[in-house]
Amino acid sequence: MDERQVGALRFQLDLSQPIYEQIVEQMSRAILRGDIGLGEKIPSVRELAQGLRVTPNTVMHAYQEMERQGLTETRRGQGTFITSSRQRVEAFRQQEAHRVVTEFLAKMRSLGFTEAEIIEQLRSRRQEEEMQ
Amino acid sequence: MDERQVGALRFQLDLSQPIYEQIVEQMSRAILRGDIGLGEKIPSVRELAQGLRVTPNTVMHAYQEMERQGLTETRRGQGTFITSSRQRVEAFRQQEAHRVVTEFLAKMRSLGFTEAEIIEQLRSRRQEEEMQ
Amino acid sequence: MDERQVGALRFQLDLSQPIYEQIVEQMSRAILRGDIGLGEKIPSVRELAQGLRVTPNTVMHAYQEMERQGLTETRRGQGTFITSSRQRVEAFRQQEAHRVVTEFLAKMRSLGFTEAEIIEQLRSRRQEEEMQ
Amino acid sequence: MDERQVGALRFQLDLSQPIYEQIVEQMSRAILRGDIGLGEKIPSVRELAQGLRVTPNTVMHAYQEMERQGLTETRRGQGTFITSSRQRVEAFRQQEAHRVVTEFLAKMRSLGFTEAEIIEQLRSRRQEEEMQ
DNA sequence: GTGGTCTAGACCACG
DNA sequence: GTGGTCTAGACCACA
Repeated sequence: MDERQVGALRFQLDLSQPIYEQIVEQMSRAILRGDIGLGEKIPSVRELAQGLRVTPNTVMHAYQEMERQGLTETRRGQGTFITSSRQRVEAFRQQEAHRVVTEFLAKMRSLGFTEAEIIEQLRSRRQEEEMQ
Repeated sequence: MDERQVGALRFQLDLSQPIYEQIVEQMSRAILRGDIGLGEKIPSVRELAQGLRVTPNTVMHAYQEMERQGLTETRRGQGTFITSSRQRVEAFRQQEAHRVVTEFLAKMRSLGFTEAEIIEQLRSRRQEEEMQ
Repeated sequence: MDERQVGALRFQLDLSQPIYEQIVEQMSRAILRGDIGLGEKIPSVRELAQGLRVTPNTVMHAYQEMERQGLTETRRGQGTFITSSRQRVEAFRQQEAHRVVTEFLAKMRSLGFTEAEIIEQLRSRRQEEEMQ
Repeated sequence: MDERQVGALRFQLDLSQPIYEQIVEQMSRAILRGDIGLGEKIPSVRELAQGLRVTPNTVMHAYQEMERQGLTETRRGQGTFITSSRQRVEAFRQQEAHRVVTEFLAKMRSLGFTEAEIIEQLRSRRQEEEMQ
């Protein structure tokens, strides 16, 4: 796990998981947090690849994934930009949350937990973490 | 995604994830639900393979994974059996819950949700479902 | 793990390991301990199989293994007998001990333990066990 | 039993035991001896398979086993690496020693040796070897 | 009949 | 190029 800065963006890459997924996730988070503004240009594939010391191939893969999710747009000859539609970003956030919650509930139920127990698990976990 | 029945067990397999992982997951749930009792025999490698229309190799991979997790015991020449230790099954359940909760919290946080919002999402989802 | 008595012999069989090996081991031990005298007849394949509730096949396998090691002799139409040569039994014991010690030393050395450390490991294990 | 060299590593394989287990055992020893340093890359699955003249599948099996024991980490697209944690390697060493000692004591006891005799056997063996 | 190992060769995900 | 999954089919150990 090491940390690298490229422009205003900070990345933590862990080589034991797919790098392109980590780029997508951390870039998306930066957008949702507002670290990159709507409509702003993000680093070019080559630039980011160099900054992260990964192959351009990997960055390209990540950018294609983000475009597929409607978070970015590429303009030929100009580069890649965050979508300028706040609505689209918010839609992405809600859609992802919905998917993640659905998946979580399904898994916990299949392990035999009731709704009350699921919420209890979350609460107790939160306390554990706070104590650290 | 298609559904297949083998003895008292129902499996839903799709090709977007490793088949052996789906077998492990669905068989584990069946055990946790009590569809198969402690100490009981599960279908033989060949039998399940034929029922699911996959190679015995794939089922074997799944069964070995379950044995590593302490859920089953194999007796050469006799078959594969659910562990008779209720404690081990419960340990598995807790371990899985921990893993699932960790993954869920990480994903929700990376989407920018706070702890309070996460619990709120779960509550509102629960109400939606109750209204259906 | 359950225990069964056949004539003067007591067996503890654990289904997670090869049964025929357990029969060989426990029968050999009984011979070395003198629970069965030199030249004595041991139960017939069928008799032992019935007593242990395993298939005659398995007992046959065990008996062949013991004969291969020179511990028993079969006399057509009369049954299977412990060798009457004390020398042969003792030779077996020494030969086995030699093999086991050699194997043990090789493994421990390959794990990087020196002779002194190996003996130390044995001593400390002995203390652990005594405390239980 | 034949011997094969792959890079700096030497392997002795025989067909009387599972090949993948022999790979795990011999590779582990090489790590414990320091023949491969912490964090270093080990031969790729295909490379080792070719060198040992076995199928990549068999080598893969061995590598996955080592990963489960915490000895290695795999990075898709990059290769398999020894863990960089000295602690994990040491934990593995202790765990293996425990297993080997347990097995040894069980075998010697079943041959009718007492603790004192077992240690005596080791000592006398040591003297024999020193005289050679 | 049971589980377990191995081969040969395909196809995928990732860098 | 790397690791990972899957198929098809052989052969072994054990009951």
